[in-house]
Amino acid sequence: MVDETAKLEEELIIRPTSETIIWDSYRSWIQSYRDLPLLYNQWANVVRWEMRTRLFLRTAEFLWQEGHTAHATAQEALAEAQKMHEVYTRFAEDFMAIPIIKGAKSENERFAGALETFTIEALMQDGKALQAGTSHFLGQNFAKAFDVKFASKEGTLDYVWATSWGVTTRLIGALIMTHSDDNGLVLPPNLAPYQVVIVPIYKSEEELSAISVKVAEISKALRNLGISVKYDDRTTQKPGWKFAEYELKGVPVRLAMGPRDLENGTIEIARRDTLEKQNVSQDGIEKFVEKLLAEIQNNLFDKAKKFRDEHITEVNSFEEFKNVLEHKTGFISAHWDGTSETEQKIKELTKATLRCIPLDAKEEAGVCVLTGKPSTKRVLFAKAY
RNA sequence: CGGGGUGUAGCGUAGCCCGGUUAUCGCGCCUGCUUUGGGAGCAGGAGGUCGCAGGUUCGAAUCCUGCCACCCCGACCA
Repeated sequence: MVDETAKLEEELIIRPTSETIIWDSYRSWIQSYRDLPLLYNQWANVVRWEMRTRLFLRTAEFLWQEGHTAHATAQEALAEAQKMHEVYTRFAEDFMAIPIIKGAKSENERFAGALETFTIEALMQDGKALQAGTSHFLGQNFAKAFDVKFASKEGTLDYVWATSWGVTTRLIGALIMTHSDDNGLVLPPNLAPYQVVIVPIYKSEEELSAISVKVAEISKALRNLGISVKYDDRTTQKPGWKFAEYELKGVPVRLAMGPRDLENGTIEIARRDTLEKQNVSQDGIEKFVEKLLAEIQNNLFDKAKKFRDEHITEVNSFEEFKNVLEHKTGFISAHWDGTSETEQKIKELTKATLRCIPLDAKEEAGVCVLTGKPSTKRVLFAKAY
């Protein structure tokens, strides 16, 4: 029950959904096809009524990026929505090393007012799915609601075609839940603020000075290759402590240099993803690190993708559906009769939602796992955040 | 919002059922010495409105009442 008399300690002023502001403005900005296309992006904090919050993944307030575009044709708007779908996919996969399933939402799960909602779906290490970003083809719905028309080249008056798209701070949660382990955060090199940390191991001041000279050379060579480096020569913490600390913080590569290395011209190199260590020559260390960073980036993605792929299970009966959902978790690839009623029923019975209709789903004759009605392709179900 | 649980030093906690010396232990912190290639060892030391407000009692961390905060589960969702 809503308590209508309840007051917040601090007043909070909430705006309506961005589309209302954007399209109210677009009405006064758009008269002709010459005014199109329009693209506006904004970063904004939004507030949601959440009964139950979950750190990073579902907070009552979060920061997001939202883009709003207006176009003269349906094809152009659709192409824009698809382009942003791909942009988000590339960011997630190439920078965050999070494997993505590109798909379309069912009518049920679509953004209100959208003709098509494209989604990037990820799978967390606990087997739950996460909607990591969406791009909507809005058709003319908002233009009609806000009466935004334009004069075409041909002299006709028509409603404007639209898209909107966004990603949020939820991506940080996705990053953590995709790669991290019991030792802490694991950051992909392409995003890590520090890609390399260097830790000196020494007994005396003289040793530290000698190591620092060597480290300065190596740091410079690394920076010349565009690699970000931190040299932690604090005397207040010991090497072992620093090792654990930077693992916790997820720094991809750690170099350690001690008296032994000074003598032998070597350096110890450790990678965060596998926790493996080896001793290598200081000669050409910058190239070695550069290669290793790329390898770690790829390895993180491959590892996550392997896990994800192993957790996409094809099922052909509802019994199997429930069994996989409960014991194996992850995505369930199943035939569905295409109706909202069936989707709703499955949700009620299993708490799994239809995550998406994969864009690359192959045509395959089958029958719906729940109703037995005919189906032409498999879709993905999962429990989701 | 419904159900369950927890608030004790910077952090993690014991004690609470069954009220009674100076509130337990670990980590962290400070000092000294020894150490330094995976979160050091020993010795000494500092640190507390027991979530808040009332009440019961000779006496409350402990019992009672109210409030606040946080966590977990549910429904909801980027």
